[in-house]
Amino acid sequence: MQKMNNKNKIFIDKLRSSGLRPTNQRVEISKFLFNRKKTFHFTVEELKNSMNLKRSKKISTATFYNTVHALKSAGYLKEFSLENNTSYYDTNISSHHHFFDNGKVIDIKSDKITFRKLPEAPKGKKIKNVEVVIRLENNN
Amino acid sequence: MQKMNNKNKIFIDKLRSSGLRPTNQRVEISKFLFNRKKTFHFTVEELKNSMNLKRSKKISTATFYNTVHALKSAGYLKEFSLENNTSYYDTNISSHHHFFDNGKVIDIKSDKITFRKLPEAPKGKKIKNVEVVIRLENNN
DNA sequence: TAACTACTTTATAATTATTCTAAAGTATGT
DNA sequence: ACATACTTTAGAATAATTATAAAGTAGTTA
Ligand SMILES: [Mn+2]
Ligand SMILES: [Mn+2]
Ligand SMILES: [Zn+2]
Ligand SMILES: [Zn+2]
Repeated sequence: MQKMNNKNKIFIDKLRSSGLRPTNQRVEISKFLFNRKKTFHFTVEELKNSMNLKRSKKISTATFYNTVHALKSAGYLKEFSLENNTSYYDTNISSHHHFFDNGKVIDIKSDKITFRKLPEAPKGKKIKNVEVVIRLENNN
Repeated sequence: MQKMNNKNKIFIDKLRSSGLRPTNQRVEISKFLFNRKKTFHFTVEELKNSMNLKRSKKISTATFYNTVHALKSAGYLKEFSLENNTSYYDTNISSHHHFFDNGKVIDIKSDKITFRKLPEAPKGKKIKNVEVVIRLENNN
């Protein structure tokens, strides 16, 4: 059982309520991901490198993958793709939209985009969600 | 120089006008990709397997990758991503939208979706395109 | 047509992102 | 403290893609 300061309690509860034991590694990763003001969009490699840079005792690659997958399964992360062959993850789990600006990803709140016309789902199907990507380029 | 029947001429011209020599492999791949009524969405592995199944003399993996990249650079293919780590290509190069239905991809013509409200591009940037993904699930 | 040269194809090796394996370590219940 | 199931880890394995370099071909020129 680890040191239980109030700073960590919220993450420990979050993990516990998803059936994940609050190990040191998971708590550290959760703090890093969720203890911030703005949405965080990242790849597992980016997460690993930025966390391990500051640590004497490194967390293993497998644990980063395991934990990110567990948090995604528990509904705390969403996965998405850019046009390279790497998975990205999003700490904003609500349905929302994005600007893509040369590899940089910026959230657009759901209510900033509304539709005048949308197609019907094919028969037998229904719409799960609608997400928009606005690709940007530099002026001039 | 290869057999120049009229069936192939259009693809030979297409390749030539992009500075690509119309080799047998490139012409075959172009015919397979573009000589069809409906949009084709595919991965390089899928393309390779379905073409080579029917051929006695196989085209190499590297040539499939080289040719798909060349066609993309020439503007004849668009690349996109689903939520796995594989690149998909689209023979519909116009800006358009998609239904994603459990790995199946269906085109939505651009004019089937219109917007009531759209955010402005951040300063210094402008909008290159806006593309919508409608995720489907089964009824009930 | 023969020769020349640049471009292309190919088998194979290398790389990258990710997943798997199995042994050692840890959290939780008793 | 003990038992047990869950977790972490290093390292091997896999999948998609890219790089390498030798052999083949297309377009050009003599
Ligand atoms: Mn991958
Ligand atoms: Mn890949
Ligand atoms: Zn986001
Ligand atoms: Zn399409």
